[in-house]
Amino acid sequence: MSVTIRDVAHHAEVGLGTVSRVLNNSPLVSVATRERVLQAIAELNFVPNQSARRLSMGKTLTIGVIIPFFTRPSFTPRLSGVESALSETHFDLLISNVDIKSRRDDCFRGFTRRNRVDGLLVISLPPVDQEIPLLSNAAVPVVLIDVNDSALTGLHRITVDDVAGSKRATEHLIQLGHRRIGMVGDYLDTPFNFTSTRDRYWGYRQALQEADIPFTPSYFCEGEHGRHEARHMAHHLLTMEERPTAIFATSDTQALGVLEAARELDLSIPNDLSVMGYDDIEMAEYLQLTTTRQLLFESGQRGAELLLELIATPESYDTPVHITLPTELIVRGTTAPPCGVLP
Amino acid sequence: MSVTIRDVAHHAEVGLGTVSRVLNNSPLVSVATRERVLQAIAELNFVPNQSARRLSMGKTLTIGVIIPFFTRPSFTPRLSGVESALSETHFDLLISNVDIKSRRDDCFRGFTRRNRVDGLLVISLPPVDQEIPLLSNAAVPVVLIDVNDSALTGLHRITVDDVAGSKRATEHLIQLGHRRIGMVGDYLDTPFNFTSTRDRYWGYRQALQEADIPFTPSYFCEGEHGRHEARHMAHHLLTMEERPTAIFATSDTQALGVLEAARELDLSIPNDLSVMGYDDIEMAEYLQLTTTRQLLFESGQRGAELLLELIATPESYDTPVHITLPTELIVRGTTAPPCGVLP
DNA sequence: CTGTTAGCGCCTTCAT
DNA sequence: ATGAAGGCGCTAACAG
Repeated sequence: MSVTIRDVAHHAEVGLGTVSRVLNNSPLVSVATRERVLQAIAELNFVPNQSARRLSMGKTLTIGVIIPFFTRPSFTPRLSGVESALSETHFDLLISNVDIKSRRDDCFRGFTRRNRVDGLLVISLPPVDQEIPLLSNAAVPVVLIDVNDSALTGLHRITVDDVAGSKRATEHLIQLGHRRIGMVGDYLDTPFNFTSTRDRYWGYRQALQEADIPFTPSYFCEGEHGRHEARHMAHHLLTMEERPTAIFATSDTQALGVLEAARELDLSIPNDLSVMGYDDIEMAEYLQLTTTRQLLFESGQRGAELLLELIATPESYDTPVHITLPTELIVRGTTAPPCGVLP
Repeated sequence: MSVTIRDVAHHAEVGLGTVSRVLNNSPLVSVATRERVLQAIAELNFVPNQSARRLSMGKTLTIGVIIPFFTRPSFTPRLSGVESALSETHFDLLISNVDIKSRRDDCFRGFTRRNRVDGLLVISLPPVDQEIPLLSNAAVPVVLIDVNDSALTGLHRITVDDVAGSKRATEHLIQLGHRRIGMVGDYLDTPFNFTSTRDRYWGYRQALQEADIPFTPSYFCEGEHGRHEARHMAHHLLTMEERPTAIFATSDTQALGVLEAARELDLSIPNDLSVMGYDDIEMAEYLQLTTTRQLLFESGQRGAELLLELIATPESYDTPVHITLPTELIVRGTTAPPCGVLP
C-alpha cells in the first residue's frame, strides 16, 4: 500500500537497518551510503510511519495538554505559548479542551499513562486530592500551569502569585481614595476549582484588611464567568443604596461587563466609577482598562519548555520545579480618585 | 513494563484474541466471557496501547487541522467548532498552527499521507496549484474551510460568500448616504493568500461600481493584519485632504484600529465617521460595532462533521461537497449617515 | 560501518 | 464462540 522502509532498503541496495540509521541521524553510516539512501527515500517519496516508530520506540512523541475553555481570551495565549515552545521540536501537540467535568476526569486518568503522551501539561485545573498521587506517580512527567495550591508542592508547576497581584490591584484603588470597593468574580466554588479565582479574592480581602477597610459582603459578587454575567452583577452593585465607587473585576472579560453596566446606568468612567480588570488580555489596551498583567503566553511557553526538559533528562529533576511568574499593575484610564475626593 | 492485552488474557484465562474482541465490542463473545475479561481489565487497570492499535489497524485515529494564526479572534471559534464536533468521537485532534510559510508547506506535505492522520482539515489556507492534486489525491480525505477559490471545485469545502457579504456591507454604507468610503484591509497578496481578503475587496468594488461611485485607489489601504497596523492605515486615510466619511475594515480586529485612529483624531463615531467591521467576533457586540457576521464556529463544526462522514463512508461522496455558509449584516452603533446628509 | 533478527502490542484471519 | 498464528512498519541489539 504505502512505501516502507523495506522498499527503500531494496531500492538503495542496503540493509533495512541502514535505512533506519539514516532516518535517525545515526553517525554510524558512511557518507556514501547515506547519500544513496537519502536519494532512494526521495525517489520513492518515502515517509516513515509514525505509528510504527512510536510502537517500536515505546514513545508517543506527543505532548498532551488539558485545558478548560480554550477559547477564552486568557487561555488562548497560554496555549499559544505551549505551541510555540513545541513548534521547534518533533513533538505533536494533543489538545484536550475540557469544559465539562466528566471530560476533565477522563483526561486526567487517560493522559497519565505512558502510552498516550510522553508528557502532560495541565492548565488551570487543580487535581483533587485523590488525583495528586496519580499525577506525581504518573508514568510521564506532568507540569501544572496556573495551578496554585499548597497541597501540590510535590508537582512541577508554573504559577502566578495572584494573591499578590490582586492585593496590589486593590491597593491601587485604595490609594486613589476608594473605600467602597466592589468585586465581581467567578464563583469561588466550581467543579473545576480554579485556584486563581480564590487567590484573587484573598488578595482583595488582604488589601482591605491592611487598609482597615471592613469587608462588606454585599460588595462581593460571584457568578458564572462571562461578560454578560458580570454585567448583571455590576448592575446589581451599582444600583445599591450605597454603591461602590470602584469595582475590581477578577478578569478583563468581566471588567468589560462592568463597563457595560456603567454605560447602561450612565456612569462615566473613571469619574463616577473606577474599574479594574485582571489578566491584561489583548483587548485591555484598546479599552484603556487598568488591569494586572500576567504573563499568559510565557506561562505556556515555560511550562512546555520545562516539560521538554523533564522528558529529555528526568534524572536531573528529582525535586519539583516551581516557577512563579510576576504580575504587573498596568494603570490606564479606567481608574481615578472617587468623585469629590482629591488624591 | 506496562500491562498488555496478553496479561489480561492470562488473568481472565482466555485467548488473546478474545480480549481483543471485547475491546472492540465484537458481538462474537459470550456474555459470560465478556464479563470475565472486563473484570480482568478492571483489576489489572489495563489500557490499550494506542500506538499498537494504530499500527495494527492501519489507522491513526486522529484528525489533523492546519490553521494559521490560531490565536486570532476569528480563528479561535473555528477551532472550537472543530473541537466540539470531535469531542464526541474517539478521534484525537492534532493541531498545526502555521504562521510561517515554511511550516505551512511542511504541513501540507506531511499531513496528506495516510500514516499521519485519518483526515485533514485545512482552515483559510488555499493550496497553490501544484498542491491541488496533492490534496485531491491525498491518501486521506481533506476538507477545506474558508477557502474560496474557483480552482478548487474538486475538493470538499465549507465556504462563506465573502464577496456577497462584503458587497452587502458596502451597500449599507452607500444607502446611508456615504460616497467616500475607505477600506482598510490585509495585504491582498501574502504568502498565505487568504481568499477572504480578496473576496472582501471585490465585494467592496462591486458595490461601489453598481452605485456608480468611482473607485478611489487612495481610499484603499492594505497592510499587515492587526489592530495597530489598521490604526496607522486609518490615520492616514483620515488625515487626507478629502477624507472618507466611512471606513470599511475587512475584519473586526482592524475595525478596532480604525476606531482608535478616530479617537486619536477626535472624530466622533458614528457622526464624523462610520466604521464597519467584518466577522462579528465576540468583542464586536460590546463595542456596538456594525459588522458582517459569519458563522465561524459552525464553519469548523460542519467541516469536521463532513470530514468524519468522509472517513466513515468515503464511497458515498464521489462528488465534492461544497457548503456555503450565509453571512448577515449586523447593524449596530458605528454607522450612520455622513455629517450633514439625511438618509 | 553494515546486514540480520527479534520484538513493540494489537488486530485479524484462520481453524477449531 | 474461541484460541493460535501472522503481520502492521519500525527500532535496536547483535553479529559480522
